[in-house]
Amino acid sequence: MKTINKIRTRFAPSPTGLLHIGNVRTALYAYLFAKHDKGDFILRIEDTDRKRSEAKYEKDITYGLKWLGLEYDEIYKQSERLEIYRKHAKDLLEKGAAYYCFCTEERLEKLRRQQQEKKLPPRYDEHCRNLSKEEIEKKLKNKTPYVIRMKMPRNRVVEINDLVRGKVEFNTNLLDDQVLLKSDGFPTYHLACVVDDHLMKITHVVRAEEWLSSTPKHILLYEAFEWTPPKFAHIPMLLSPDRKKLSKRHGAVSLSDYRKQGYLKEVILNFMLLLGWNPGSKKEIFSFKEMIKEFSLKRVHKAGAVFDINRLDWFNGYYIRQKDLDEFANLCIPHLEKAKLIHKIGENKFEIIDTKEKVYKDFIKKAVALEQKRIKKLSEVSNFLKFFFSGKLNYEKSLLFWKDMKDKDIRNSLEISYKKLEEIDKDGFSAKNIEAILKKAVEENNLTNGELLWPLRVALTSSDRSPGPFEVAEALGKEKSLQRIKEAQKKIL
RNA sequence: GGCCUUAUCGUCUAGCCUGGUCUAGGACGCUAGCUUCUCAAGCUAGAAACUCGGGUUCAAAUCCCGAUAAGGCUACCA
Repeated sequence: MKTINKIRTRFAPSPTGLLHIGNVRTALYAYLFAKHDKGDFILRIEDTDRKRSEAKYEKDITYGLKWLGLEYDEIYKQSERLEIYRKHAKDLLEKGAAYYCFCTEERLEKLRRQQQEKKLPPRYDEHCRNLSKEEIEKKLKNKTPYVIRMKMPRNRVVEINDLVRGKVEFNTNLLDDQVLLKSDGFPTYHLACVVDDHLMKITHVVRAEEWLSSTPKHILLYEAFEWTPPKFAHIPMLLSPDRKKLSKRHGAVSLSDYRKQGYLKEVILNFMLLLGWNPGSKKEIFSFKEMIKEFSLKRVHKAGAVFDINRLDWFNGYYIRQKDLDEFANLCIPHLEKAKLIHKIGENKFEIIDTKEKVYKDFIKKAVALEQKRIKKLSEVSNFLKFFFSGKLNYEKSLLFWKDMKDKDIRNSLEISYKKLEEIDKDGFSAKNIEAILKKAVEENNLTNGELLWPLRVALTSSDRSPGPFEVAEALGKEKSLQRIKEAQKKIL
């Protein structure tokens, strides 16, 4: 019986910026594909660009993956493996599949310019491809800086059988003699990637479509090393609304941006999952387990997908509404703290910054419960709940007026609300009770709901858009509610 | 410019492989209505797409060819 190798995929970002949301999807697909078959998912930090790589970005990547729950089984860092790449570059030299190139960057740039002027495709002119042994030795002895280039085979067609795109062919005559080892001794992406994927026993390379054109070079490299290449799956690009590669000028592109705005990790995962893949059913909400179970490369799309923030927002609102209150409160608290509405002073104990009042988590829970079905992003709670954590409310008197009510109507309305709320004892001060009593008061006083409830709601929240007055009153508590009605009454005197 | 890829409602997509059941389905968004003290949420309804042109076939969103458009790559960046 044939033994099937354990599936091993990798995510190979370069730490040259914050973890990009497009890369998150690539990581997700690679992860899901591996875990679907109980395989391994490997993180490889591709920090071979010395100028642009930074440690803080590496941290952002590992933190981001951890936050999402995309745990990796192994982690590697290319800058710690330089000797391996150098050795393999030398191997290629010996096999005659690569050569030393002593061309200066100035020469290459000039060459490129000339080619562009003549409208020729810019590529290396193979100036050093056939240097004599003596010449090479002389230059090496003189310590002339060099790179190692791949000696691209000619007059051949390389065929790729991509798992999402099918058969793709490339003519090797169009391929540049790619630099494999840079003059600073660092490998280029092409070398490092091929060597590592082989050494790390990667079975499936899942990466973005932008790499499709480089794949023939990689296949040829495997061939030169006499290695079996892995399978490739090039997943479609993530696009901005203008259908260009998703970039910063279109808003947030890093995972940390979205995290800070209060998008849930489940939402990022679920939303990304559906950007280029579908289950073949009408199912749209996926738990992490379900994703792993149902994901397959077969159902990945070929066309690029526009990142639609509207849809993301809907998912986020939906998931927020599904959360139980305790968890929702825990998610909101950091945002309330960040907005300087509350301040943590102990386990489950907080201080309302504006009023210096000490409150417990239950109080915060009542507050955020008011907004749970109203917000799309966690960061919105702070704005929506400002009224709740404020000492004195600031709003125009005119806001209190419902339809064509007069001053005396408002006075009357607020007076009724005040009296009725005052009659309820503290223990019975629940939204349900309040509603029953106030609705009764509406009837008794021959009012409409709006006439009683609108002024009350504004008095409690200072806003023309807010949760309902019964819930707000309960959450605020009897004392505060009465106090706010009193404040409103003063405005009408 | 060259090479590669892609092409269904505004967006994500189902259907395409294995032509007929597609007067093209779902979701987001949008519009209207219900509910209603506001804003949401919820419910109901609606508008909204097979890029174009040829061919094959009794029959094409589905197969073939071409055009067009879009995207990617074309670095000692990944």
